[in-house]
Amino acid sequence: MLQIYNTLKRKKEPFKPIHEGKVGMYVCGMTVYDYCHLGHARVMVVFDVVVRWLRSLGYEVNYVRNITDIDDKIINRANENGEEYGLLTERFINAMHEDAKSLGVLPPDNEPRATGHIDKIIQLIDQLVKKDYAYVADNGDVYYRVNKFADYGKLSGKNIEELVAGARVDVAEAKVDPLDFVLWKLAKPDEPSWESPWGAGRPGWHIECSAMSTSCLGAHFDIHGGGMDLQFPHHENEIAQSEGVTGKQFVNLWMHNGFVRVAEEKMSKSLGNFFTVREILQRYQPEEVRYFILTSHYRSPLNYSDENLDLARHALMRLYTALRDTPVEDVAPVTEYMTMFAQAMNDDFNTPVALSVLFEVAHEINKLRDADMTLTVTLATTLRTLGNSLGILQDDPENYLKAAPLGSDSGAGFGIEQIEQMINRRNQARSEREFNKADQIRDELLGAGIVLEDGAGGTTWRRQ
RNA sequence: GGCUGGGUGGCAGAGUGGUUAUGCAGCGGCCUGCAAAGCCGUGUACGGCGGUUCGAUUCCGCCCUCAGCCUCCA
Repeated sequence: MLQIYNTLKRKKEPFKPIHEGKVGMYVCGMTVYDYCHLGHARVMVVFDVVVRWLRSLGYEVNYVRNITDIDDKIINRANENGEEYGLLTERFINAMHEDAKSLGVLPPDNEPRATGHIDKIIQLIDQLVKKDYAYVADNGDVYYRVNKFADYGKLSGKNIEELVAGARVDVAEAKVDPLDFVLWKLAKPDEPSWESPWGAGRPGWHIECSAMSTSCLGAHFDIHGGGMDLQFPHHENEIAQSEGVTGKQFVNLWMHNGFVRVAEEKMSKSLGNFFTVREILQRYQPEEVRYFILTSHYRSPLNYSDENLDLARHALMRLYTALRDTPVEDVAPVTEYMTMFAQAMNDDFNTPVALSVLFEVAHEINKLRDADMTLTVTLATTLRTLGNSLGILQDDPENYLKAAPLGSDSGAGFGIEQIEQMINRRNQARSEREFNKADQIRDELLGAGIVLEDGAGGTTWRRQ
């Protein structure tokens, strides 16, 4: 039985979809004004694993991950670049798709863009205004009236009184109450805008997600996910908007993934301590990054450091080493390990424990590989099958073990043919018992990041 | 200040009211010309102080401490 932690209730609960066998899931995706950093990668990978697991449990999942393609940051960045904002967002949407693909993230079923849902946004705001959940301020912007929504704060564990007490007073704004947030912003000259009953303008960020999620999945759906930092105010505001309009529950289950940290601090644009996916992929293989993300539970912090990426690399190397020289055959995986893995995944997607099952399987392969080929093949199939649920271990082992990261100069000067020639020369020396000469060749390769392994079936090599 | 969520062995990172997480690193051994990989063996880990209990790292209270949110942020 799948148990998922629900932020709304602050506890794990058995997962039960609204419609038997079908799951609607919405995840807040990126605001596309820059390249994805590791924090964005984590969201994509975490929910990719969630979708993969739900599907393997037999659910028909409608996975929606949106793109915010209009907001202040985008407009500012476009102005800085002297670039048309649509061209800017198009560039970064393409970049995001590239990053997602390299990390093995399957495309969502639906990827709505805010600019494609302006009608729905206007319709929602209109309903909110009619129900007095929203008002037109003196400056012409439309705001949500937070104190009208009694349940405000239920997701983040805050309450209106406390928020009011701690609110920063911004006299420049036209809102009636400091907690109120903008739904529709009138356009300044030269800004992109859409016609609306309140004048030409553009939507606020929060209403975009209410509109996109409900137009893709309906007014009431199963799972809504995103980063922890979106819990308040973004998701709180989505609830206020959507439930304000419908008067009934918006989302059953809220899932929030933890942050990526750098030196005990949140990785973020504003702190400037972020690493983009493409930077990291210069030094590590995509699968290593994905594995690294899965080594901690999705709600825990993920500490970024080269040391931790190296740990991921070595762990993955162990798994691929076990898969070396194991034929891919159509046999049934070992039930015992499948069950252990399923238990871990069913316990709120406990990927660290799930990964530990893969190591048990790898260990068994290493023990049995010469003794029992049939069982070895079954175990290898088990390992590949489990890896597939997590989106890892689908590469050819030799391919993975020999591959160098994009920006790596490891092995520079040594092409594959040259490496093989050197191995031959070394083995010639070994057969003549000229071990100093043989070791010299091995050291030379090691200096270039190539490790030699003398096995029963001859000498093989891999990247360090 | 308010609200969340943490503090686990050298590092990373799960979990549990009493019995091995797992990976990396270390140590001893096997294998090897030597290595590498692998195998076998190997670690008085659970922030502090009280409480509940036959027994707590695990439950409760307090304290210390870290991170996050309360302004845009995945």
